[in-house]
Amino acid sequence: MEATAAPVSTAEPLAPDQAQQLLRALAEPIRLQVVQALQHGERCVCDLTGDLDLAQSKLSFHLKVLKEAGLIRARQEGRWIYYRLEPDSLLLLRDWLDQLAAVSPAPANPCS
Amino acid sequence: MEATAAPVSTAEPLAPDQAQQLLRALAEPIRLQVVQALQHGERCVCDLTGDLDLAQSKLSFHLKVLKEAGLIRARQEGRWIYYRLEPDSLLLLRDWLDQLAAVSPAPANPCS
DNA sequence: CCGGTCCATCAACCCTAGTTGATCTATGGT
DNA sequence: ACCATAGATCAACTAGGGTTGATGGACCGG
Repeated sequence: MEATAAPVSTAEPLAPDQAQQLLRALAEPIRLQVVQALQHGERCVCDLTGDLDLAQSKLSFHLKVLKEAGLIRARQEGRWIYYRLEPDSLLLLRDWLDQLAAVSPAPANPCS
Repeated sequence: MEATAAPVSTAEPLAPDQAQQLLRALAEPIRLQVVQALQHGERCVCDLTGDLDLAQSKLSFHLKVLKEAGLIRARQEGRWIYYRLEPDSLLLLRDWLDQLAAVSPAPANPCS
């Protein structure tokens, strides 16, 4: 089976399940650190373990979660694997949040 | 102690801890359902339990988490307590995500 | 007052997400 | 061919968040 990515197609409005998956992926301190570390550009795993001071196994676990959510993407080069951020997924989530904030200020119908 | 809210002041850029807290609050199916249910306006707990078919205790637990994250706000009226969405918190999180998506496409410095 | 309803809170339990250490695969250097 | 390194994967364990059922406090109607 292919674990590579949820198909977060740009411009598509982001299904509820995908939004949930993105939220869950980001709502974890280590994974958020990884995302922030990748803001400055592509990085290989061996560097990330050093940057964030994480056990290789642990980092690998979280990278998988992020990849399956479509937040990051992997590229192999020889012996090393470089991860980079997928900003589109973040922008889709941003738009989704924007819609969630669109509240109709309906008055509370009195709870008899 | 006052459990009422994290002070999500509008216009302030949202501290990392707050962003994390908002993400964690939203990254839970039931809590997301609650937020969506409140999109259409204020609602009292007794109605929400019916709408979402939840045990009162369970709903109360999740309402507390949402309230502490600053996503919802409570208003008491007689015997009932009405909850409403706090769209500002969602908009702050949206802006925060926007910044997170600002990636500098630095080339991967080759991992020697 | 008294009984009933709304809701919060608590303690005990449960379960899943995360951790840890070992193993496995693949790549590349010699 | 052999060994070293990068990284994924696995099984066993841990812990923290969510669930459940019961209790408690606040408010109201009679």
